[in-house]
Amino acid sequence: MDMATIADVARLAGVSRTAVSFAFNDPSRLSAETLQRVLQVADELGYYPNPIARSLINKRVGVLGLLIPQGTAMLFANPFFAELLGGIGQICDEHDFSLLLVPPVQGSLLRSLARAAVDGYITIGLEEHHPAMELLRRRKAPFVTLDGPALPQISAVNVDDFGGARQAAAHLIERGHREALVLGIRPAQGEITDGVAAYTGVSAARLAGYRAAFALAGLPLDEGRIRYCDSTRDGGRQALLDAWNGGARPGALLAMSDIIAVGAMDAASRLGLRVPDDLAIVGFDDIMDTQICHPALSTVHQPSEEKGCLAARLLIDRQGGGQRVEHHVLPATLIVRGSSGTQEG
Amino acid sequence: MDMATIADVARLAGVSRTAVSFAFNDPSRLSAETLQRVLQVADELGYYPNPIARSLINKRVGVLGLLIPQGTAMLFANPFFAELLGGIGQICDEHDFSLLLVPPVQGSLLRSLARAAVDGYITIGLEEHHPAMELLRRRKAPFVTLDGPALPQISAVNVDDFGGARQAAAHLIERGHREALVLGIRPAQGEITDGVAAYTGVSAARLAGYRAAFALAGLPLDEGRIRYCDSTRDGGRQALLDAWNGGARPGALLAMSDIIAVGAMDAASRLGLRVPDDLAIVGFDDIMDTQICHPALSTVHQPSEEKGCLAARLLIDRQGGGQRVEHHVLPATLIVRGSSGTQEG
DNA sequence: CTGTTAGCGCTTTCAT
DNA sequence: ATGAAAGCGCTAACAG
Repeated sequence: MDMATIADVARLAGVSRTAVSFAFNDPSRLSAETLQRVLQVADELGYYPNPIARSLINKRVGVLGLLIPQGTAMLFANPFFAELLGGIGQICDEHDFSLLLVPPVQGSLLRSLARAAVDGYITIGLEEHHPAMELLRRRKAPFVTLDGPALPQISAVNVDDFGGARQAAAHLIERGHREALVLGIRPAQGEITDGVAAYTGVSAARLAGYRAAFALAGLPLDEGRIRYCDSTRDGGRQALLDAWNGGARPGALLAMSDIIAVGAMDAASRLGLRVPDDLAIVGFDDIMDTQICHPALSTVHQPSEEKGCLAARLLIDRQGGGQRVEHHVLPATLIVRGSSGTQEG
Repeated sequence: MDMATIADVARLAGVSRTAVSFAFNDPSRLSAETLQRVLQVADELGYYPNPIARSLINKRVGVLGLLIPQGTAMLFANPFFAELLGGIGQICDEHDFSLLLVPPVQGSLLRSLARAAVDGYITIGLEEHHPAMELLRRRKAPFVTLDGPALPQISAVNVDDFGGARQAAAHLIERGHREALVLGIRPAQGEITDGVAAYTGVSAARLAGYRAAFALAGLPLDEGRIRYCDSTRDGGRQALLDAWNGGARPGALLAMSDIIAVGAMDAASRLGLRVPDDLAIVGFDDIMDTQICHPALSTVHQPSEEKGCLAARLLIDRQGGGQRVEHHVLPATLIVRGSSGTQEG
């Protein structure tokens, strides 16, 4: 990209670099003829002000960074993220921001952070003690956490994972199930220093919700019934298959994400299990696929797109000097469809 | 983001700016103690080299831009793109590139192009005479077209849209259908100057394929049976509903994308139509949902993820000075499932 | 091993 | 209305 520079245009147009700059940023300060000539030359050369040089001065790049610890592949393998990104993208479009996906570089989010030129970040599912989170705070970079911790000076957008999960489990219990296999979301690996804190955030909150419901009913939910997998279709499929091959014979399944549930439905049909009769399933997220699959998937609805919008808005508003810090916890509500039993209960 | 600068660190560490720079870029050139001291101070200040200033010199930002004329919303509303982006993202991860989504700004892709700091672009579904395409060429910016024209000096990745579509239509004809409603993909609006060229690219190629099959069978495919809509679930649903309300009573449906087909299946069930008996449907893309929905969707498989990988690789290789220009046309193959008739034919 | 110096391409006072 | 000149924060010869 051996682009012409401002100097080239200035020379060929017989004006100073200032004039060229004005032509693009404040045309009114140039005489009609000068403007015309400059633009003419610029056009011939295919010249356009170098955005990098420009940002160096403006201290603004018009880019919103999305910190995705799970990596790009996992991101696009889960439709939930598509909905989330849809919301974020919508606000970006409105405010003329571009979206930069920032996955770990060589397994390290820290490294990515060092290289990305953005005006601010939205972290997605980034845990409180992740090094990247700590760097962000130390740098005093503008950022908003999405599905993450509610930090003192940082806006956060979350959903009532605990409550939603509890409803899901309670629903199964109401339907007469006294046990369930839990298919959990394995957190992004990598830079978790504190092994103990590995299952925190969304994954932990949902598990706690399941636990609470079982506890309330005086039922156990032992560790052996909890399996973690990637939040992808393959992840869910494999997890159920593995559990089955390991001897598990669950009558009900609590999937921490819909895409896991969808994968599990695959596995179920492969195993000859009928949903919901042999295996009742409740997911989480309420992605579009829940209505397409057969039977339709019971799930916990969360306002994914709205979450994205909110987080993006919070971040972009903050640019304008708004120091308002808000911690949102959006509601999650159970939606009963066919996969958890007959509609009649 | 009032970050500390290199000068601050230099001052506090009692060294020159060069030393600080070396500490981050070529530590071996510093004595152990100096390095240690610099890093120490930098850490305290939360200092990190400003990526923008850095790129200004390196002439490299490590960012791959994705030009999306349809806008971000449409992008995430179609799972096909998720698969495509998954492929692109995979290669980006391997080469430590980030992905920047570049949708139109204020309805103009040109404006976006002016602002984005990237090392190169992948255009997605961008038509040959789109102003943005022309600017890219005039600027001699490195880019690769995906689902776009095969330009002389520019690598291109395409799929055999014509052949795939022809197979789809031929299949329907074989099944005994003598007519079909076509649900086409409405191209991104905006800066198409030449009204006549509006339906070119993927949309035109697939239509031509449908036409060819019908022509071969000596059947007509009149304009009145072609409707264009957004390539989203809502788009497909609405399109079939509109056609129906307009008096159309198709026995078969050719959807130019699977997500349109999925939407149409919604509409069909709402209209009390049974698929495939009352309405046979064949889609295009072979997204995951085709296997989830009921009945499973017959479609034309295209290697979406591979397309993404290939395009990204072509672009990134080109960075390294490789001037190899390649025009790829990947195969598209019909996959018959339940939505187009009994498996037995 | 460390510092001096000259830019990268652009914007922006401040003069003229 | 236009231009000269001083940076934005950083890197990389080139000296020492």
